[in-house]
Amino acid sequence: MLNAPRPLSLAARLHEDLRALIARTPPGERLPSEPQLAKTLAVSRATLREAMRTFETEGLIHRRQGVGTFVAQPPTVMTSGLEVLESIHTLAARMGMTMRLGEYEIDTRPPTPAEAARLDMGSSRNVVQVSWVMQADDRPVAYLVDTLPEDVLDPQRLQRDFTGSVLDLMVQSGQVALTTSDTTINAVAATPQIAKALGIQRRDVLLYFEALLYTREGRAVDYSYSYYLPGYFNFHVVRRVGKATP
Amino acid sequence: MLNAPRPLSLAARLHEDLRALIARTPPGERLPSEPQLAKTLAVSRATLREAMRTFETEGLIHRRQGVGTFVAQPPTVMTSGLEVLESIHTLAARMGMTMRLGEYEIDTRPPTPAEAARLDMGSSRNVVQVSWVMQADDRPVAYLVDTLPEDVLDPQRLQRDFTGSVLDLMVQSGQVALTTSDTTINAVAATPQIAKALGIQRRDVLLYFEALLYTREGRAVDYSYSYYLPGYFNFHVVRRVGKATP
DNA sequence: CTTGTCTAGTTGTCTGACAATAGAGATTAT
DNA sequence: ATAATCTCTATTGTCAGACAACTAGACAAG
Repeated sequence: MLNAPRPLSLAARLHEDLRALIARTPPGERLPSEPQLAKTLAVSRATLREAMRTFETEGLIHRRQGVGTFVAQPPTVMTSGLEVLESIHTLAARMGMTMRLGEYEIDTRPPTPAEAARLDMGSSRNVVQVSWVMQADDRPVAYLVDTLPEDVLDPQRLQRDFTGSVLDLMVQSGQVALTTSDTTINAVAATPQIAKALGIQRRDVLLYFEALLYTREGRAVDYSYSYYLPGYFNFHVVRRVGKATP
Repeated sequence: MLNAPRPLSLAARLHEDLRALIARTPPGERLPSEPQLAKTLAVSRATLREAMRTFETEGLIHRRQGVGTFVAQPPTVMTSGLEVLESIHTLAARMGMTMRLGEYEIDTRPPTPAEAARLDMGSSRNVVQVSWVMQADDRPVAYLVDTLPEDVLDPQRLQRDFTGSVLDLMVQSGQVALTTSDTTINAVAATPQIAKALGIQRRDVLLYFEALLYTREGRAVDYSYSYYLPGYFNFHVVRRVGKATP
């Protein structure tokens, strides 16, 4: 670590440690008991249990009163699921591909009324719109468009540092505290424009994501939509079984 | 509920109460302080905090030390996201549609080698395969296929009680403790067979889910794939922003 | 062989306390 | 007057120790 020290809150450290422990414990195996784990990790049992609850919510572990805590079977690979929003680079790396930035375009303009409403902004400020193609092995595999108010991310910085992920730039800049994204999933046929950009036939099948990115305070700061060539990505979600509805 | 009483654990009740409270609190508003809430809901603060942690993990609330706990902006609609696996009926009801079971077929046969491997079973037992069409307003909107070992769900019961959801039957039967499903998402073109079943054109665009259902012990007990007509469903995922990856 | 009982170990919950943090108002310096 | 600093208070974060509820397995009785 060369740069600044990371104070890294107690809870955050605990989370990392626990995640590592879970990762290296074979699925189905029992974890040490709570009092013991708390001692090992040097936290109180209450704090430990809160962290445990997180992982239980995520489906990584499973607790049974009177028996113990077990690592869930569908293993840690799952953490590469859709629940975590990460740049397409990271995603690709995980699948053993290297991603390259293809043609792209950065544009500053006034927002359309729909955009102004979606992004909680007046029409006085401009939006920056980035549209680009990602390539894997010299083949276009995704077409993405991000639209965001220019006060959220400096357009000049975008011009200078863009390498295929608006998300990474926003996180790095530290101007806004991003927390969640609400992503809608659909299937669409390629329009002539998209087909041309991706080098496929008109009406070919594409996976379509549409997302709003929210800050900690709940302000929507980025609207994006993207098209993915089927087969090149492996999007999956871990779903918890809800209550019966008879 | 005619049958057995549901004791409904303390934690479960607390979760319901809290979820309701969050749902009826306007986004951005502060919740009562923890000591006060604990008193109101008649639980200890430790227990309350564990429940809070769950909702924080789900992105429904946001806590800030020294300030308070706030309801996240992207509102309660989100709870209809993909993270929770529920029957297509419930999903449809939430969107103001009523779903009807269309043509269906129940078949018992030996598993293919691939199926036997996927479902952690020998080739001595049979699998039951159910394929069916769901209709909304007399229009086919989804085609689903579930395959599961016959010891997991009695084929005769399936014959008798099937109304469009294998999941509901499995949960009701109580034979297996289901916890999670790993669902892969893709976009595909309709094959002639599927196109006929759904009354659409060959090569039309469909959303495709493929899923394995796991029990508490990590055994895979149900393999399913399904096709959805775009536009009739609103699948979305709440994604947490991961760490920067520079 | 079946059934009931006991026991050790584990998670679930509670209580009461103190530490760390953030915001707002009061106070002081410029 | 204005800006910076201090103080106070409410809130979440963490802690320790205790008891309740539950489970699996061992063991004894029938």
